[in-house]
Amino acid sequence: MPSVTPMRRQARTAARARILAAALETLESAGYGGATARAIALTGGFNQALIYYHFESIDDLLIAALEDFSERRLERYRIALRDVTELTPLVATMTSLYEEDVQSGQLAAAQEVVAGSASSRELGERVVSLMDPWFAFAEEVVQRLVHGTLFEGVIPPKELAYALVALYFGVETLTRMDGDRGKAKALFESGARLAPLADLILHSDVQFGGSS
Amino acid sequence: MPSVTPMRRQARTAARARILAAALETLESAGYGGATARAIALTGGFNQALIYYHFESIDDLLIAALEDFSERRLERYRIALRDVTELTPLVATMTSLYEEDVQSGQLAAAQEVVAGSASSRELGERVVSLMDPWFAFAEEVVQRLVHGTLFEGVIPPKELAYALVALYFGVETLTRMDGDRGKAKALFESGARLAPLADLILHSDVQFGGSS
Amino acid sequence: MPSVTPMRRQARTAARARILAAALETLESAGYGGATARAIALTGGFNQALIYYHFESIDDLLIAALEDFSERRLERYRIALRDVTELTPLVATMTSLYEEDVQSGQLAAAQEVVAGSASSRELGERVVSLMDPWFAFAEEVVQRLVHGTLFEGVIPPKELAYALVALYFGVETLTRMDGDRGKAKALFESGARLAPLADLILHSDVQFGGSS
Amino acid sequence: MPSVTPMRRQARTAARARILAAALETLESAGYGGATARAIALTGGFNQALIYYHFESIDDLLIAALEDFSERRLERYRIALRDVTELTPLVATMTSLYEEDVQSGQLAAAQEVVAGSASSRELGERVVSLMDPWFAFAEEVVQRLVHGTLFEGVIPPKELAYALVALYFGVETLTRMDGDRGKAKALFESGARLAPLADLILHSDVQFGGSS
DNA sequence: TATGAATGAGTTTTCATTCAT
DNA sequence: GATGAATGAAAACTCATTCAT
Repeated sequence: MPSVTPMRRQARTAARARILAAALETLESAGYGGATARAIALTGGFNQALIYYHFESIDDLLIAALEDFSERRLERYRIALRDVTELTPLVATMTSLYEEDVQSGQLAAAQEVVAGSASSRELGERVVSLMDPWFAFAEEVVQRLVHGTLFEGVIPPKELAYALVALYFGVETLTRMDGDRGKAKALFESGARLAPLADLILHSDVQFGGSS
Repeated sequence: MPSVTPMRRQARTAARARILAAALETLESAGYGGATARAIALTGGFNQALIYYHFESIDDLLIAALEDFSERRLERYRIALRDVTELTPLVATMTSLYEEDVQSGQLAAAQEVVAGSASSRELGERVVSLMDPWFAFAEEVVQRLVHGTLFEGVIPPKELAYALVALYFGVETLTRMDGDRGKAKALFESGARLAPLADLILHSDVQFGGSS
Repeated sequence: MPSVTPMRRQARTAARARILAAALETLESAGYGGATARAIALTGGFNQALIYYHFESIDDLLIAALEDFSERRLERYRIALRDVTELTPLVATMTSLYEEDVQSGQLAAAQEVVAGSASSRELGERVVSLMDPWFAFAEEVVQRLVHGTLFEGVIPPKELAYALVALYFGVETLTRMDGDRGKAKALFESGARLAPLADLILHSDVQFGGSS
Repeated sequence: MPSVTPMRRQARTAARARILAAALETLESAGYGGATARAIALTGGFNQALIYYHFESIDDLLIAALEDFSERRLERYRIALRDVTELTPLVATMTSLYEEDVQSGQLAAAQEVVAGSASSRELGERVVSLMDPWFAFAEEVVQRLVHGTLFEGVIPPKELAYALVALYFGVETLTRMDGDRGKAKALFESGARLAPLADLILHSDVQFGGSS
């Protein structure tokens, strides 16, 4: 696009951003099923047709919104967990990251797209491809945690990473369904309580005596 | 029980069962978004209107299908795990139960409804209420596992039960999305490998020496 | 039907009556639009299919209900107004007849069919044919009233009869629509107040003087 | 008024007008029961969905059509009867106004909506609210007629106005049903014949002598 | 860039009616 | 007489998408 001046490009980006924001807001308030072209346009205060000027389809828009969110958050998570090597600070940081997610409402929005991806095989595939960096990131964190401990070599980092992401997903799914974040919070609190003990086990010389 | 109450009798009508089966089959092959009245009727070889003769609405039908599945499976899980008190047999049994679920294809169907419940607040609420017995069941199993061990009183059974159900859900969600059960299987295998070690820790006298 | 014994015939009649009653009740509570086969069957506590055993179609049933009502009421009106020759008792008797109609709720039901006959040309025609005896009856009453008065020969009885029936209809239509019988009652009361004056004019020697 | 408010402008959009016209035409030819989205779209030569772009629902469209008609006609009636103070010209003018109504076919269309309002409580209420200006107008005309006559103070204008509107309605209902305007015309003719006599009575000094 | 108008295909649902028992 | 099950047709309405401007 050689004929597009920087100013124009910027305007285009701004318009896209406006639509993305409207999409996330609509997802949050109306769910995947309610995130229709009409609803998104109403939320954003623009015409339905504008969506198709900037995006190929509604699904395309929703994916783009999810991508946007996923990338922003992954970056944030990466930075926040950069130097974490023990469970206790991990749980503490994860808790506050999760709270950020909850506050913004965008996690709920993203979750709607994930859930809604059930409707379309193509949507599902594109959502999946967004997950890969998260698996990789989780694996990296896991490796940092077990590195140099007795459990290195015992715990399979890939599988644990997968389990952690799945757990996070499951918690979000359940939360979205019953609309109550209480159980998720209780889980984080239990995690915080148990983490020091786990760290102790992780970094200690353990002697297993027979239980009989 | 030769005499069945009228309500139950109606619920067991062959016609109802036929429709439920068609609904599950359609969910499995076409997803929640594709489980329309037309598609279900086509699958089952009956008229769309018949659905409304036996069920209040499509959502009502899908929920009924999910309920049916949930109850059948919970019963099965209860029996299979009745006498399990250690992690190793737990993981082994869970693995084969999960494989049953996968084989039948009905878990995938059920998962579609769960995911689809994103579309409708009411559907979501009804799905949630189906979860409660599973939470209770998981808690009971957890309590059985930690009972009499060093970790009794340390591990909060409610939260762990919640985490386990959430994990199961998350795994299913991810599996549904990428259509690949490989990662889930790898997770089960890792679980099987680690379970004996965990049991050892669980039932041993542990001595924590300082690591420095 | 030679093979139908009297007992059977009676039973058949009783069943028909049950359905007719259910139809009138449903019309009253749900209106023409709500008087579906399902609704009538529910009201009467019988199966939808039974309607088709006794009547050709729903419209047929509704017409039969209207016919039934129309005949019963016409008979009642005939008897009540048999000896009336003056306006004052006419209005008085009409008022109480109208109140009977209102009390029973069946006038409202009948009115629903009349209004609903807009939906079907055939229904409309059959409703119209029910009106003829009422026109004839009204004409007869009008003639009785003007007979021997100064206005005999001046007032066209057919047209006045038509106007009176139309008025009655119009009042019922308006009443059905706004659900308020107050205006209709006020009209009857004004009629009662004016009737003696009208009778006076009707039966007097009138002298018209110039108005200047 | 060169500048029109946005709401009014929308209401006057050519597209809206096209749909309203198609609705009236369909009502006239097919009745309320036949005025389905499909039929109206076919009549107007546009897509069914267009109706929902411009109107909330079919009922909304039909009411709008009725409103439109009611307002136009009331305006016309007001102007035509502006200076009428006697029965004779009133009947004459009413006759030609009625003929206009009949010619255009729109009265029949409007009547269909009125009759059809039996199907829906909400529709009924909205139709009723359209009647109020007509009651007020009729009352005003009645008052003009009796003003300064012997009957001023005797005749209750509100009730008479109500009766006249009801009569008009009833006549229309009956006409719609039997599809024959003959009786209505005969009524108007009788009215025309009797009006001069009524005017004479109205504006004369009357002497009532006993008839015995 | 942006929009109002328009559309085709699809949705859920309801209805009158029929049929086998 | 009566009923449960079943159906074809049609209803209202919604959606993603396109097009002319």
